[in-house]
Amino acid sequence: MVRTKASESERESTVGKIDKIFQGAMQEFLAHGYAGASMDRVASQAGVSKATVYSHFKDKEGLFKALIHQLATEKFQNTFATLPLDGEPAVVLRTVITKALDKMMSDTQHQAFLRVLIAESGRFPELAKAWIQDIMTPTIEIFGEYLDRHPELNIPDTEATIRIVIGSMVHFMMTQEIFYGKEIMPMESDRMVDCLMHHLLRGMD
Amino acid sequence: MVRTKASESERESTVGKIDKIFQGAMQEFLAHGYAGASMDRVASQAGVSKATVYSHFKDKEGLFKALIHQLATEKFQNTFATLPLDGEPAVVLRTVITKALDKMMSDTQHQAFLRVLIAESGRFPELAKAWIQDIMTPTIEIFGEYLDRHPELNIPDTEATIRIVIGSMVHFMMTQEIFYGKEIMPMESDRMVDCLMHHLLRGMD
DNA sequence: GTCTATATCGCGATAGAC
DNA sequence: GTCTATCGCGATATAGAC
Repeated sequence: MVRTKASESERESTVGKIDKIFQGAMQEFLAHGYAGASMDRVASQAGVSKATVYSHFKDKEGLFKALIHQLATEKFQNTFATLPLDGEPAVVLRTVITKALDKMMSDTQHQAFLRVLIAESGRFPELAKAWIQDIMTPTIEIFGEYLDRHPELNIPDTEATIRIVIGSMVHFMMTQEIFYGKEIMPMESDRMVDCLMHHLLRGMD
Repeated sequence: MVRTKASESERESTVGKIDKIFQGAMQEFLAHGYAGASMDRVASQAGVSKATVYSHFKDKEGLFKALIHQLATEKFQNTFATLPLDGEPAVVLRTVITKALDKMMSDTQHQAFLRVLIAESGRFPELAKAWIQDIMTPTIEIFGEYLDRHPELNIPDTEATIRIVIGSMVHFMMTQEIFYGKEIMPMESDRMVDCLMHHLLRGMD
């Protein structure tokens, strides 16, 4: 008989501990960055000893890379890609953009993840490249195929257009949330959405 | 007689040393972030002893805040604001956007500065807010006044439009340079500029 | 497989000579 | 004002018992 859940009893299975280590590592690395994170605190927050952490991961670098890889593939890839993409562009595009932006603006873990990814892109170029390769490229592709399927929009350069849409949204999230711009130069998300729609539907007159 | 330049002789003036400390701190903090930076290396790269560093700055935090403040106000504020803003929109806007984007894409120090500012925005919220207050807000203001002076552009929401332009450029720089996207999904800057111009001139038909 | 205890090192910050 | 030498702490990583 195989134990199915970690919370089943006092004793923990091995995979349960690994999961707890990931949870502790997430809290620690997303809060303090790579250099600022402490392996003591990772172990403490995971509820295991430090030696146990090092028995499952080679060193701090190994744990960090494994964590970022897991978060990128399992948690934070679904900002655009999982949204429904069929129907009339004027309504579908607005729905997709609104939902994606709302999610970005409210998901503080996603924000912390991006912050750490940017911060450590110099020390860990592979992680940055993996984000481009596995997250950004497919998102642009899926979005681009939709736009190409709707030539009535008369978009001259679909890829540049998508980059403008995504870039505007990411930068808006950064200024308002990460840089605390909402306290200094507040602005409703709807205005960004309206302005982006205005751009996307430009050729339909 | 007052010594005018630091390189004048072997002995250094006090202000010369402070300047060297700032140079060392810039190299160190922009390369390793706040937590990853070492005060020993700051002193070493500045060519002074660690005690000298601490005689001019209270502690690591004080040096970091002073550095970021100096860089923000003296070095990296002039991406948009110093460009000439008068003349026919179709040519002026293209010139300004092209020059600003080229500068962002080639200035690796500016990129490192933004990376550190994002990374430490959680630990040092005042620095992030100062960036918004002293750099972003005036930029939007100046750009916005120009757009408002040209109602023939028929822009429905000038501030949202400016945020889209700036956000697209910053995000393009981040993906291509900081995330190494130029190696994986290369794209000419001109295509972004063309697409943004297409958006800005939308209402002039 | 997991723990406690420890080795070793580099860090931020300072004391005291000059 | 600047230096050398050092203190005390917390960091990563491991040894060895169970």
